[in-house]
Amino acid sequence: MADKKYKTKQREELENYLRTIPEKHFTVQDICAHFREEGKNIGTTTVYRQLERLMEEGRVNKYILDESSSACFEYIESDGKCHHPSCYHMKCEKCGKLYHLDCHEIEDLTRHLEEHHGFKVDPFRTVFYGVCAECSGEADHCGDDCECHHH
Amino acid sequence: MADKKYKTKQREELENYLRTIPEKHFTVQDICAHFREEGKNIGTTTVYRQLERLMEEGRVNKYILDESSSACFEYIESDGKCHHPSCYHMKCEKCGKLYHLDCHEIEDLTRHLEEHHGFKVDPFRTVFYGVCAECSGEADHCGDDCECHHH
DNA sequence: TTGCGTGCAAAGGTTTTGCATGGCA
DNA sequence: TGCCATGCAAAACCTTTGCACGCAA
Repeated sequence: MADKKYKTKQREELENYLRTIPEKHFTVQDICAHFREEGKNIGTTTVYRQLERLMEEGRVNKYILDESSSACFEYIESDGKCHHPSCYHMKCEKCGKLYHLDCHEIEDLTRHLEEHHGFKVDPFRTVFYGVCAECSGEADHCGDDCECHHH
Repeated sequence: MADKKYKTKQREELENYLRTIPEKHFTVQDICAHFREEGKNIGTTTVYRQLERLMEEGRVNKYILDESSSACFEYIESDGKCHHPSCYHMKCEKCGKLYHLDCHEIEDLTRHLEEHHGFKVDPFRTVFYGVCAECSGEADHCGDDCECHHH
C-alpha cells in the first residue's frame, strides 16, 4: 500500500503556501488566484487533485457550505492534532462569515448524542446556521437587503 | 411589502404533492420526475423558483449533502408550529435517514451559544451530520463501499 | 527509462438567467 | 388589461475526466 508519491514543484509550493494560512478558509479559485498573482501558475485540476490527496491524508478539511458556490477547504497544522477544542463551525446567514466553534459545551453535546441517541456526529460536516454577534448587534444596518454576504 | 402572489396551477400542484411527503427528502429532479410520471409537466426552472419561495416562507428546508450532486429539500408541515421539543435534525450519512432531535441538551447549547458566543442559531436550518445508531450497529454490512445512501 | 504528475481542453452536472409566451386577477 | 409566472434555451459555474507531455526517481 506504500503509494509512490513524487515530490513535485507544484505540490511543494502548494504546501508551503498552505502552511502560511493555517485554519483559514479558501476555495480552489483562491489558491489559483494567489499563485497567478505571484507569477507562478498552478492548474486548477492540479489544485483539486492535490487537495483531494491532502484530504485523504487528513491534512485538509473540506466544507460544503452552499451549493452553487465553491467548496471550502481548510489546512490543518500537520503536527497531528487539532488546535481547536472542536471542529464545528458556525456560519452567519447575514454576513456569510464562518466561525470556528471553540467551545467545550459542544463536546459534551457530541458525547451526549452518541451515548443517549446513538448518533455519532461528524463535526467536520456539521455547521450551525444563524446570526453572529456582529450582525445581530447592527441588525438595522444589515437587513435582508444587505448584500455584504455576497462579497 | 405585501407581495403579489398569483395562485397558479403549478404552485398548487406542487404544494399538494409536497403535503403528501412531509419531512421526506427530495431533489428538484425527483419532483420533476414525479409529475412527468403523472403526465403533468412542470418545468425545472419553475420548481427551483417555487422551492426558493417556499424556503423564504420557511416551509421548505434545503440541505447540501454533497457538492457535485443535487441539493436536497424537505417540506415542513405548515401549521406554523413545530411538533418537536426542538427543531434540529440529525441526518445519517450512511442511510440518508433524517431524524428529529428531540432532546433538551440541545436547548441548553442553543442558549449557551447565544449567551456566551453571541450567536443566535437557527434550529430549522441546522443539521447534525453523522452516523445513526442503526447504521453504526451494522457497520460491517454498510461500509464505505455501500451505495445505499446514493438511493 | 519508468510511470506518476501536470495542465489544457472538453465533458458532465446542477443551478441561474433571458426572454417570449401564457395565465391569474 | 396589467403583470406575474412559466418554461424553453442558453449561460454560468464548479468539478471531473481524457490525454499528451513533462518531470521526478
